[in-house]
Amino acid sequence: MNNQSNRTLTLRDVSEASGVSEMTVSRVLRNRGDVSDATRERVLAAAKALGYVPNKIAGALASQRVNLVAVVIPSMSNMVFPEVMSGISDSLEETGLQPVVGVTGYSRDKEEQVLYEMLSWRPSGVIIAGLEHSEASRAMLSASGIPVVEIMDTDGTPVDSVVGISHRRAGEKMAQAILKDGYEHIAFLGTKMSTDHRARKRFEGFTEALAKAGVEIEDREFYSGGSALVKGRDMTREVLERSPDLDFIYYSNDLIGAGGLLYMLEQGYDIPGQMGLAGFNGLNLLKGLPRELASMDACRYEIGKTAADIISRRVAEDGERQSERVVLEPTISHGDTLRRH
Amino acid sequence: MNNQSNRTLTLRDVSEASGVSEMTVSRVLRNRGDVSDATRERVLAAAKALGYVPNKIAGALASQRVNLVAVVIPSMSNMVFPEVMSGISDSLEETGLQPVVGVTGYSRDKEEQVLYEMLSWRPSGVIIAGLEHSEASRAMLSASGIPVVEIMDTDGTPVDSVVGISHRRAGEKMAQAILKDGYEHIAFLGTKMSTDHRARKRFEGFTEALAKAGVEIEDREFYSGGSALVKGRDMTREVLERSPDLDFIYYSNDLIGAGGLLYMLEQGYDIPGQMGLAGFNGLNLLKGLPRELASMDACRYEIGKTAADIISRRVAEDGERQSERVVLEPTISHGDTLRRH
DNA sequence: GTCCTATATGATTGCGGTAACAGAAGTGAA
DNA sequence: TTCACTTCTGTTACCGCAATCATATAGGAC
Repeated sequence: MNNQSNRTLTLRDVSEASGVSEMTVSRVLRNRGDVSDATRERVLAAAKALGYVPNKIAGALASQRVNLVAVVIPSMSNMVFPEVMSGISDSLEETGLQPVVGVTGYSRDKEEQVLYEMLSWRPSGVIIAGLEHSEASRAMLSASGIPVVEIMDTDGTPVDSVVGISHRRAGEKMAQAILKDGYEHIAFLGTKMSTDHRARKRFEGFTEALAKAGVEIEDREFYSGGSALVKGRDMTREVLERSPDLDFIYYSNDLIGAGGLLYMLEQGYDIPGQMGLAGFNGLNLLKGLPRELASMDACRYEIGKTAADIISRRVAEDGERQSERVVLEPTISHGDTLRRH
Repeated sequence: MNNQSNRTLTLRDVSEASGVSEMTVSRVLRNRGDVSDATRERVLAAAKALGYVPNKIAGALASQRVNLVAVVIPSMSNMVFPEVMSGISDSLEETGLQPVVGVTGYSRDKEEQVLYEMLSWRPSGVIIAGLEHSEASRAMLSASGIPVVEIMDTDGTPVDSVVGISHRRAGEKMAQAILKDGYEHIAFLGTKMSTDHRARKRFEGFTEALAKAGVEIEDREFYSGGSALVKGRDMTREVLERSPDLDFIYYSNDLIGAGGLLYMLEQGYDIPGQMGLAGFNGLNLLKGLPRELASMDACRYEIGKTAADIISRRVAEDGERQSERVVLEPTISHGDTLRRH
């Protein structure tokens, strides 16, 4: 509390204040090794009185242990990663490990930089979104010698472990559900997919499953940037003007789906009779719309939890590289915008 | 790239591979000091070939410099902090500083833990949400000797610098606008405010401004947890059943406001004639609703940007403690749910 | 009393870098 | 030629802590 000088405190200060060696102070503060109750209390009192905060930088260097887990994700603002983060935090809660987040903005170069930066802090593990990375990124990851879990997507070859869903399969599943419900004139609205590999895979799975049933997408539209709700509205209007015979629109995420839903309700469409809709992600946020949008749960929380579990297990074992592969199955929620055959 | 052993690389490895001293390698990799082009290239080639990633832990310990800025916020999933974060990231982009986020879940104890954890990494500065902290937290902050910026809220006494809006004033301003527009039978719906100090301050400012005009809140309701959109619907229904004479509802955030808006539109209310609504936060996300909800912009991006600017300036100056106080003025957006007198 | 063991504490060393200084080689002016 | 100065590279001494080993003290068995 009462440090007048601005030199920051070290173990030595606490040791002098409590009349024991630095080593004993260190032991007390880390709860490691045998220390008598009397000295323990004396040390803790001194540390508290001084307002001492240990220097983890020095500690990490000396012990060669860092309780950090690097989490590399494309964005924090789109609703899906916060939920992954809660899974990670909950899993790590009791392990002494701590997540540290880096954001890439869906750019491979940025990802490489962020990864380099994070690895230079020598974390105990890495959780990173997606399977598509630069060559250099993959090299860094495998050279790092620490457990790596790639998350969200399982369609590809991981560096080490992987936890996620198959987005191709998610697209297929949705296509099959739609067909089974009797929709035939189908459009797809989504993001520009040059960098969003998972959206692309869903799209591919979707179109291929339709193709197998002899159905072809009749219209499509891609957007980037802007408010998703507004985009959903606008794109839906345009597509419906262009292709009035549609009876189903598949949106690449729930937000633009919600925009489309609101627009169609205003226009007096009969949903889901005349027109069906579905999104992707199962956004809790959107519960409470006039109709509940059909969607597909991407198991975000569980992905985060499982990935972090793998990391902490590997850190505890401190053992051989033992890759795991966890493929979760996304489930459709029919909501109110998909007629049941 | 090709390291067969799993021992992690050090400067020494690069130095041996390139035939110069470790010091010269260090200089090359940090772009500091004079190095001839020939050796520079040799070193860079060796570092790249080995896949060397510098150890910032050692570097930070030796140089007593850490390029990290601790950012302590209550939550990442409520839409408001991601925007603050972009302001911070954008500001820090070119400074070499890097934000590291800690989340407190609106708990003082958790905040104290998170802060302790982050300070133990000896960051170059701290950006922390709110002015209400535990005694110990305040002590840690002021003892740390690094620049501290408390953000979001200016109603109180900061440890060091502060950037934000006055939430009391925001509440007052909204009350004045509502009164001016001729609404008189007013309810408030919001979060349980035991830990959300900013919501409480808005509420206080709001009620006091109404009181000054001789108007009293006729109903109120507080919630916690659950989907905000659904809560907004449910609470609005309940309040309207209980107090059918209301002509205005002030929501403590845009999401429950949107829920209420959707409900009232379904019920056929004339908005904003018969009934006005307003929220708080100016959530971009919600652009695209059938009506645009009146709201108040909390200057989130600008707060983040300004706070980070202060930190980086102070770090660069490396000078005396020079506290700043930046009070931004929130602006009402009338939207479509507030009648204009 | 002797020996052994468990408990409690201290001294030394090194983690992987960087600051600060020292030295070698080259360059131009007097 | 000599000196002063720049440019480049190396040497040494830490940074603040924890691993490791050494030491001191106390208690129990015999």
